[in-house]
Amino acid sequence: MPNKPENLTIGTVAGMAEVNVETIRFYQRKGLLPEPQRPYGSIRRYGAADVARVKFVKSAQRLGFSLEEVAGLLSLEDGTHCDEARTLAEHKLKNVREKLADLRRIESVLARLIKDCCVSQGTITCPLIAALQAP
Amino acid sequence: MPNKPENLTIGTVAGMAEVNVETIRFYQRKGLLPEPQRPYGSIRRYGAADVARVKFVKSAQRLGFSLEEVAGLLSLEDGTHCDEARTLAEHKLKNVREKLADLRRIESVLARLIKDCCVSQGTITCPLIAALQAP
DNA sequence: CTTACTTCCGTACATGAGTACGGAGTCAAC
DNA sequence: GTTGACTCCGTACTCATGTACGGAAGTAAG
Ligand SMILES: [Zn+2]
Ligand SMILES: [Zn+2]
Ligand SMILES: [Zn+2]
Ligand SMILES: [Zn+2]
Repeated sequence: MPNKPENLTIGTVAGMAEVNVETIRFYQRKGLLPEPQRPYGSIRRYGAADVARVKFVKSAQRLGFSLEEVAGLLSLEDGTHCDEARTLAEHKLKNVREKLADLRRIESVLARLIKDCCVSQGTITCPLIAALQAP
Repeated sequence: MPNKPENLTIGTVAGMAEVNVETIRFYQRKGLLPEPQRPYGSIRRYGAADVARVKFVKSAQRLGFSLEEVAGLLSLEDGTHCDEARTLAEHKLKNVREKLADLRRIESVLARLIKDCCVSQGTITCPLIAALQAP
């Protein structure tokens, strides 16, 4: 069992990063993950850095970065392009804050809708659509 | 030029909603937009409500709803299925609150990353990148 | 050594959300 | 009443992000 770092098989990496083996291969094809050497034969061996990188891709994805953007982030990895990385993150943050504002509006509308629903039996149309379109 | 509401052609609607004509047709096929009648011949005529609906779809999409979910939201509109509408709305609200929680988490991560980035000039690697790799 | 599990590789399929295309038919303006 | 733009319709293609498949070859346990 090659659980010593730097001797991991693709399956182990996939397990540790909690992704499909095919996803690892897919990321390699996309250039998001380097294809490591095959020290002992014809099977690639990976290290902790590879696991970390896959996890990084997944984290960045959860932050709303597309794979292409993640590739951009990774190309800045050397730390000599701090300002560019920062700019990317700032754009994303702006983005996220806009979505937050919109979602809060939706939340209050939905909550009110539920509260009002069936309370006033007279209403015929749902106010949700109109409320969403309003601002 | 049929710019009087209720006499819009598909191209006008697309222009007003800022989408492709094909997108209108696509939404019709998906049941997100009703196919209106052809009052004067063999060309459909749309109204302001159609423009509004397309815009609504786009807004909801920007909030992270899939087209299928948007269809669900739209089904609340008629108000004639109070129980079902209410159930759906409650489900949506739960959904929205989860999305809100996610987004808030993302927001704070991003904000912290940006704040830490480049603060310590001596560092060789950007803490933004490093921080993303950490968890 | 045999057996069972992995890897490897290329290719195909899946899904969501459109976009593009080609050959009609239709409308309105000149 | 012809021309040029628009519409209609079906089908096919695109792009992102993976997943699945099939067969050959490698590897580890017993
Ligand atoms: Zn640079
Ligand atoms: Zn109700
Ligand atoms: Zn019903
Ligand atoms: Zn930095």
